[in-house]
Amino acid sequence: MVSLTAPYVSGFLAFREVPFLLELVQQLREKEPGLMPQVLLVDGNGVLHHRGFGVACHLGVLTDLPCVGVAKKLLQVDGLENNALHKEKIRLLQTRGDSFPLLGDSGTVLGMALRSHDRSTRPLYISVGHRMSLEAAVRLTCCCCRFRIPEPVRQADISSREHIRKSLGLPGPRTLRSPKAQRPVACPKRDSGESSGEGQPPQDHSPGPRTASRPGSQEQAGKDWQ
DNA sequence: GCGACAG
DNA sequence: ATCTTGTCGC
Repeated sequence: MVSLTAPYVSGFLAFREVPFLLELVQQLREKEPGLMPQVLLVDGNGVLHHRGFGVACHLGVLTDLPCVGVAKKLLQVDGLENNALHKEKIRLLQTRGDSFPLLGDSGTVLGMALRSHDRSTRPLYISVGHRMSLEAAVRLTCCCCRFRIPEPVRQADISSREHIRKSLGLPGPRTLRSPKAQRPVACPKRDSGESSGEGQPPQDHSPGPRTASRPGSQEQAGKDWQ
């Protein structure tokens, strides 16, 4: 379990989550090197970013692993906008694998909008993180999609939420809600001493980091994305 | 008040 | 992200 300290600030996601993701990769490197993924699917953006360096780039550089940015919403950067024209392009994505480039005002292709599943209207926003072409990133991501969200990301999401649910009291079987009551407020347990402790302003404890990795296949199987 | 707002 | 409400498909 990790306790996040930095707040979420749009454009600075990496500063919140990368330290923990990096720690996980390093633990893997030392304890289970055989499980080291060949590539990371990162929940967030790569070069599709205000400063061209989102969490997927950040983590990629620090781990030297190939990384793909997989975002669920369009980050409006370099003139990119979720406007009528953009929505129309989305509408033209008809089947799984269909995509269109995200071309910024600067003339740079910052990423691709990808229809990841036949029955999924909303696209994923794929961008290069580290050491992989945009085309390979899109193909790889699509190959991982049983549903809209790539399975590694989705499974990480599911299991982390389950862990949280077991840790801090369960929302439980459907209680009829009064229009007000709601919110045990996240109280992650910390048994280890919080050394620097007390005078701190309200710290943030929102849900956890979510970077999914795809453990490398044992052999040469399934490299459709290359 | 209005639009933005990766997670 | 979280929360609500509503719709659709299994």
